[in-house]
Amino acid sequence: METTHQKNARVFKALCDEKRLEILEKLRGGEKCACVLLEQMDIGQSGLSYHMKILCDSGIVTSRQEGKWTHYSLSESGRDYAAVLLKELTTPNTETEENTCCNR
Amino acid sequence: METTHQKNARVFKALCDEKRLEILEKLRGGEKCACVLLEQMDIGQSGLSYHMKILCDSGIVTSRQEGKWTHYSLSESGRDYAAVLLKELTTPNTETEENTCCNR
DNA sequence: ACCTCATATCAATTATTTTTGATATGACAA
DNA sequence: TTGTCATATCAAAAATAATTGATATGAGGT
Repeated sequence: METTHQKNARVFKALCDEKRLEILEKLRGGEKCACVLLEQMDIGQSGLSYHMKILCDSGIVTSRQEGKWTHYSLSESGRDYAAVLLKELTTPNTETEENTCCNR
Repeated sequence: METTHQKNARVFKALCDEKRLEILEKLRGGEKCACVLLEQMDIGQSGLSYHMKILCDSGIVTSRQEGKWTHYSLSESGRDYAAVLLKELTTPNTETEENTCCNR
């Protein structure tokens, strides 16, 4: 079974690798075919495929098939989801604070 | 030399590990001493220290020393920075789109 | 049906991260 | 200053992730 934390971690896993940030940078310029990313980057075909899978699994990128080509683009809903999640994970909640330190 | 991508990846590295998300969850309830986290979690002392370092390096968590105790809490500025960065990294820019696919 | 091309998957290797136990550091108390 | 306690750092082991080359899949074209 997958925990909530594992599921949430997957979203941000997309963003904590240099190569994937490089891919995202390119996708900011608009939808790109895998073949274009491949020729623009210093990466092999299977490596690209590996990273694209992680990016898609995070929800931040979506893919669109067109014959034998796969086109990737930034997902608006994925971005929004990640933003909401980030806020949720890092903003104090309203729960009463206690057990601040073991010595008091 | 550190690249921008490496620097940015570090921010999100905080969020892509289950244990660190568990820590953040506890910090949402307010500032916590390392000793409290230690007794509340299934983790060893050196392991906690390791994860706290990564969380602090990301900027999302800050620490405050009080005698021999270290208190950790969510950083508002760290959170804001991460939110801005997330948006920046995942939002299309206005650059003219081209080279969509190698076959056209 | 067969060939070709784009991409995915697989298996092996390599690299990086996480965990763990041991030791170091630095603050306080006696 | 000596002892104790909280935390950090280190080094080795274990676990996970990324890279690479080979093969599989599946869409067209012929």
